[in-house]
Amino acid sequence: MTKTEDRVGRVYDLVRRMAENFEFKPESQINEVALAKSFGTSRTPVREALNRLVAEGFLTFQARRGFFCRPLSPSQILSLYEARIAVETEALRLAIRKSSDSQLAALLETLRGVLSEYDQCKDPRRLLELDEQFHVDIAKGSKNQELVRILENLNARIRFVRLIDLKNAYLNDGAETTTSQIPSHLMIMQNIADRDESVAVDTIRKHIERRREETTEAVAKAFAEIYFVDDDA
Amino acid sequence: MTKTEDRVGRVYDLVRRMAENFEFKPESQINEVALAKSFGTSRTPVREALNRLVAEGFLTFQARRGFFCRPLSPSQILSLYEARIAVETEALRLAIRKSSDSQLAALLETLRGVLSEYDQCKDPRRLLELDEQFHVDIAKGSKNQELVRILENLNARIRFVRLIDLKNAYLNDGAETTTSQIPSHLMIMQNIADRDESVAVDTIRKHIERRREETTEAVAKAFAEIYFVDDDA
DNA sequence: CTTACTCAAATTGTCGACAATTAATTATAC
DNA sequence: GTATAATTAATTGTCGACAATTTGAGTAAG
Repeated sequence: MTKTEDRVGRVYDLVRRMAENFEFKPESQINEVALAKSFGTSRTPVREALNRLVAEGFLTFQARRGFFCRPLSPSQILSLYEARIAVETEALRLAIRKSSDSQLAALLETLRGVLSEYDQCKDPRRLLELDEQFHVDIAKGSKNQELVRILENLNARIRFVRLIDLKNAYLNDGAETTTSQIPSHLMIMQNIADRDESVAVDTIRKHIERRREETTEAVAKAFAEIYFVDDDA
Repeated sequence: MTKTEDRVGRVYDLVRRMAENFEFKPESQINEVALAKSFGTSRTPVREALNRLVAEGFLTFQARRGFFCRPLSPSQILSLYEARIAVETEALRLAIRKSSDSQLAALLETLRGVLSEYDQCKDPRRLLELDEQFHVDIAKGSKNQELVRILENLNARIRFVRLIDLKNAYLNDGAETTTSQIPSHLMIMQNIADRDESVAVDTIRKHIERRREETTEAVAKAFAEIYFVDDDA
């Protein structure tokens, strides 16, 4: 029974996915016993995973009250986008500054590979994955594990809203809006190839800001999505 | 006995302080039972606190092996400084952009207050606290809780090395090196008053970079400090 | 002297139990 | 009918126990 196998890791992955997708409604309390039962474990590994997720900003915690889902608000999402700009602009700057020519060429090759699939992809979920990968690959070019780590955390916390936004854009404009960002990806790559730090930073900043502007609307749609299926607000 | 009082919070604070100060030697394993015993609790709240600290980057974890102190290396510290630059430059930019004149005036007043104590402070520990506060206050001007949160995490993880560095500078140069950064603080404030984003960002970047350059040496001294007292490497 | 093996000790991972607290429900007064 | 109080139920916080695994010591072989 007690197989000293990594239950926490498993539970963590599951709860994290649930938190990412707002399967816990914003601000709602998380019931430890129900969760544990649904996983077929005791509360111990559940609580350990929950504690990790609090530290990562997916959940909040109040002593003697328990764990709660993070709030979902336009200002919160805006903050995450702003933080993304902070991390990605500096990471890009460092990537250009620190990389050798051959390293930069390798990075561009990787990015080309990502874009080639991105180009002909129809699935919003996969599209989002590829976009994230594009940005994370650039960040990895900074050779700064800390920036990468922060970026991946931010991505995970924005993911739900971005996906809603993407699905919506896809439905409305027949994949037109989504492809309209490819030029901006190509522009970033050109700036990298040119080793032009300040222009590259400016390009990626505007690129992220453009996404950020759709935020408020997307949050509203996200709320609808969350409270639609099994309702009773 | 089980008073449902916040043991995790208490334990978390204690372990965090220990991790900050590298009272666990870098890379060394953390013994849960010993820790629990020293706190007079069971392992449960200890493990919960440990899990939080892993997510915050103070510790690492390997399944079935346990919790370990984070490594201490120049490159790791460099990464944290680079991340600080990313966060603080963008936060400063946002603070200038988003604040009203009166908000900016209030911020500058706060900063003046911090500097006035900083000026005549002799204690390295307090000096560091005040410097951190100066930077965090600016970051708070961004009205972005996420950036503030990230910065505070980064600060805590750099703190030990910075303190060693500060103490050393103080001893060697009779508080001369430390005061030499005041002009740079004043310069940042002037840039804020002028609402000059790009210059302000450039000033704070250089300010942080100057500190970063002392990193490698400071890490070496930090190692000496860690392995000196109860030695046996 | 080094390497491989065996066995004992230490450590981790998980569980079920129970006290303490908070939340919900019912009852009671106004 | 609403508000307040008492009682019950649900939930959290912590503990001690025990199986599974890893670590380390001691021993034997090469």
